[in-house]
Amino acid sequence: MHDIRTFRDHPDAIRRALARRGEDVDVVDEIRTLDEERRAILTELEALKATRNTESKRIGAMRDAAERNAAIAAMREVNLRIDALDARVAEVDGTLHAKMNGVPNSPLDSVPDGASAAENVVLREVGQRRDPADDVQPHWDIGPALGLIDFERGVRMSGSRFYVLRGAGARLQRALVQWMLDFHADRGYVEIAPPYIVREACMWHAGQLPKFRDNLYHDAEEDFWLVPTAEVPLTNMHVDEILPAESLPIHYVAYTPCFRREKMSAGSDVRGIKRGHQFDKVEMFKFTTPEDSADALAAMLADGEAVLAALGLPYRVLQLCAGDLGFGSTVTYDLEVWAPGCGEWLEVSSISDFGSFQARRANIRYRPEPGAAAVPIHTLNGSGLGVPRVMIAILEHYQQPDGTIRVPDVLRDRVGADVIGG
RNA sequence: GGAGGGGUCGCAUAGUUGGUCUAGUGCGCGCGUCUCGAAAACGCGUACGGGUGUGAGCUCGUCGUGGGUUCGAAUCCCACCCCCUCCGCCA
Repeated sequence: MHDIRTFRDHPDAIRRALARRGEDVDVVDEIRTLDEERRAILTELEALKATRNTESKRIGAMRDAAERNAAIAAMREVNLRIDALDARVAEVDGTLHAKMNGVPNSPLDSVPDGASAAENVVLREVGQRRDPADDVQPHWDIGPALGLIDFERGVRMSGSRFYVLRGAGARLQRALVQWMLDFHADRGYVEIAPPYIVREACMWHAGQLPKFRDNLYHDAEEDFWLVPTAEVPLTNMHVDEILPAESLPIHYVAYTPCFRREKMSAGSDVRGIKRGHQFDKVEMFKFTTPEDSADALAAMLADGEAVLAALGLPYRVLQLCAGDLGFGSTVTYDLEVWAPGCGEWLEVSSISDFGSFQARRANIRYRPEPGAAAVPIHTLNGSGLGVPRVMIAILEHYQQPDGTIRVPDVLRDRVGADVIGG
């Protein structure tokens, strides 16, 4: 959520940001009008309440019954007006907040223009992709063939977009999760094991609601929502807190399964394990001062790349254009790994600086100096990495002519083998 | 799931027959006096958000959350959340 003062003082900046994202700019004027209306009502309303407060005190001290009754009657009249204005301001407030909740974050000036993913910019490609002439089986063939992935039984249990990992397949996933957690812990992130189910309010704080309601699973009877990413519980770690300046930056890393309904991706990526309703992910997260967030983002990008480099997988770095930026992001880099069997780049990480957007929703602030006013902090998040797509890359990139899979060096101890399927 | 107790301004507490509570006190913290310096003592100050004003300031809201009763609610009523104790069940 933006600061309302930005709409008051710099409406053109928001209009320009919305235009760069390809969104309707009329909402800016709607919000400004609502804001002015709200303040106008408040001025009258609060004057009436001030009167009521002082009069009520006076009434309490009155001894003369007639005088007292007259004053009470007068206050009843005032209260009618107060009730009407209260209702009005609540209505305006509600509309105002709903509109503001729908306004995405503003791209940084450094973010390239562009309307869609087609205009994202490839910053660099790292590592050697396999020779296209190699006869690499896609993971949806080699996985079942080696007894690593069981699609049929997954679907029988839970429907489409579910699968069972088996034997070395299950172990590879567990190895990746544990190795990634340790990898980031060694680079200064504090490991967190959060709840996988959170309250609805957490979804609002993290910016999942209201926009992505259709993508979230939740309990029909109780206030339980399944996390679509560890970003949600991590964002909520410090809700309603004022952090001392010396506690920043805070770096967290967490593993969670991620639950997504994928209503918006119906029909796409249905083959294999590219896009399940449940998948494992290790997430990096940072709370920083506004001054530090740019450097923190660069460092987080380096951390994400380091995972792929350590695994020896060829990847590329994309900078998202303004039109493809996520709802809460000011700047985003995607990491894509090359899957030679699928024959495509797979997104395994999206690394973003959310600025103060989430912090304002979640009321997370810090005090620059003792005694100074508390200001919103910055939040950054990035996958480190999404596990199934990394597994796809391993099964395909490290596939050998005899159909076995070479295990990346860094995973051999945890997998307990140098080769899978041998 | 059942029974009972409880959530107050960083921490600890007072306040629950509705009205000087504009929430008291202690601790902690900050500033000051004193001192060569410090401790102690003493004095002053110490929540967050909103509206308004150039400004000092004025003002509204917040005593777990949301409603309600009332001229007036920390205090009464309802719902919900959370914590503690005991019982039951259970990985």
